[in-house]
Amino acid sequence: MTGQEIGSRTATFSLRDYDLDQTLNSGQAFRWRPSGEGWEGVIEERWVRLVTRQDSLIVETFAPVEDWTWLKEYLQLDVNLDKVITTFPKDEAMRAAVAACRGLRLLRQPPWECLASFILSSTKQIVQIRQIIAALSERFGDPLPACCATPAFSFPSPETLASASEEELRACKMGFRAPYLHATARLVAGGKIDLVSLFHQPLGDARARLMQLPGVGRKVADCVLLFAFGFQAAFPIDVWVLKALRELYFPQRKVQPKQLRHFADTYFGSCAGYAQQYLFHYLRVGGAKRILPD
DNA sequence: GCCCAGGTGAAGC
DNA sequence: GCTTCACATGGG
Repeated sequence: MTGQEIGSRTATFSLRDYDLDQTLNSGQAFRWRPSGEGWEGVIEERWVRLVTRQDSLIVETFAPVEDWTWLKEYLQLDVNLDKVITTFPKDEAMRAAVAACRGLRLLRQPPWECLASFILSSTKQIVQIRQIIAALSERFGDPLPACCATPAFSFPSPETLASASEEELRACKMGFRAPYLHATARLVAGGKIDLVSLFHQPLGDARARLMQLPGVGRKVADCVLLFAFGFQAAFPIDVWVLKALRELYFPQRKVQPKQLRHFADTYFGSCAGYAQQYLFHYLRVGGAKRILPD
């Protein structure tokens, strides 16, 4: 090899109907942090800086890149948001959520990082999930060359976490989630589960397989299916979405979680997971100042 | 101090 | 089948 550089350290993509701030700050990915007018983060083994200007996205990396497919895949740049939103139910709640969060997108994250992240997410606030994952990456990830003052790290591999001790994991402040992450890392590293094979399975089969892993229940499985594997029908129901469904669709009525589960699975259409993300973000950031009339 | 946080698993009816 | 509870840790 001559070492001749092919490609470029920066690239520009046209953006339409894409709100990067909301997308990177909507509780689906936990490693992005604000950097000047944009964001810094890590995709696979690359440090990345993203800045939006009008209708374009400017991407900066450390090493020259020839093929940007990995970036377009992660950010889902080719998704037509109009087509997605057209599939949503035509009700007041969805209209209000779309009006408030227009441009919010779903990412397509690396499966292991997504799985490990959501195992760590249970009964934690998003800000704390970020802290745990940052600590885990600094302690167990590989340092990555980056164009920034603060060092960047890859997300630690299942092999690395499998060979760590549970106590070392607990040092990252993950508490009772440590044995779950440790056990699941060992299963993945040992080949007991092949995450990549889930891409080719029906939703129900893939979900059942994920739920066999320690620390993975219905909610975590649905998050991974939606945010990593692209199953658009997966509809994670957490405390926020439960609250959103109750307030927006069944006000002043006693509705059991099982009924809401059925409602979620039958009402929201082919991009139900996308609709779920709009409801989640709408309720979480909208707080008291929601658009929906009461 | 108290309550809650993008839940799960195990034990008790 | 359900309902209830423990599980670490930190923020409001």
